[in-house]
Amino acid sequence: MFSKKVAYAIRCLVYLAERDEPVLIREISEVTGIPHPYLAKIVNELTRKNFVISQRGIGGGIALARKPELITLCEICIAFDDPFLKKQCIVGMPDCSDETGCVFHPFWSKQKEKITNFLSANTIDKIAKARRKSKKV
Amino acid sequence: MFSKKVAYAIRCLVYLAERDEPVLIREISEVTGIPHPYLAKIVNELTRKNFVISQRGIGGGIALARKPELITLCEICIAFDDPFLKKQCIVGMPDCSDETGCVFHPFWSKQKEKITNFLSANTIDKIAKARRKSKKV
DNA sequence: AGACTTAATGATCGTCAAGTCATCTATTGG
DNA sequence: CCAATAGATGACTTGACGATCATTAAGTCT
Repeated sequence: MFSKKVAYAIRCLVYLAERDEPVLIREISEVTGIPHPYLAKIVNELTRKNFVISQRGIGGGIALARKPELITLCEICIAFDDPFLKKQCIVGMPDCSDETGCVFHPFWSKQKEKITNFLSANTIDKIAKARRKSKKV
Repeated sequence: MFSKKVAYAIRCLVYLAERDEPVLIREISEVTGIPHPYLAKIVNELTRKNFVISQRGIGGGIALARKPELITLCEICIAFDDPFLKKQCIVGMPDCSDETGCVFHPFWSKQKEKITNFLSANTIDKIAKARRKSKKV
């Protein structure tokens, strides 16, 4: 459903929400298993898109730019241009709309709406809290 | 949702269901806009997997190997190993199951089930019939 | 200022799906 | 048998994405 990039971004943000202080990219990479140089790139994108704030030098690291309850999954998908939200018709017939007799269309529209609602309703904070209730990373 | 390959395969099979005689790959390619050499490859796979029967030489072409009402979308997805049906967790946290506190899991399981049911319930025949009711290709 | 730490960035590589090309093989008709 | 037709097949190209490497820039501490 998500591209790896978006999935990594979400996991990274969740980790930041769990620790409420500047965290090293290296640390996140080690704990989550996301390859360090790749994560650094994603973090850089997160910084430019105002999801996190970065601080170089000793005692530096990255931290959430806003409260985790204000970051929805939907936003992240949009920011990273996740292909999922763009899918028109799942079979890609040329002249396909809700009016055309494509069996997929009504079904897919409904599914897509459900998923989009889910993504809009869920925040980084909710995920972090849910995780805190059970296990670690 | 579908890979291009699977989407092409479905469109091809639907076209075959609409015409009940041997059809040239070239014709399908021209009508649907699917690149001919690529379609030929997919058709070849469809032949080996017993979805269509091919006949070389003059008057040849390809035709459905079974009645279109016996070919479900789910089968096609499985035959072509569509990545969709394999997705475990959409975020890919390492130790993630329905028990772990991953908000995605219960939601995704439910969605996946719905989609799988849909794919199992819909056949090539249904799609062809629905299309016949409205427009062409 | 100088050394050290840490993020930012650009160049590069590997992989895989998508798509193309050329060639081979099977079938039919004369 | 020969020629035309049509699918089968394998080698190749391309482009996007995931991932890596090396270098640079920006901070902090002494």
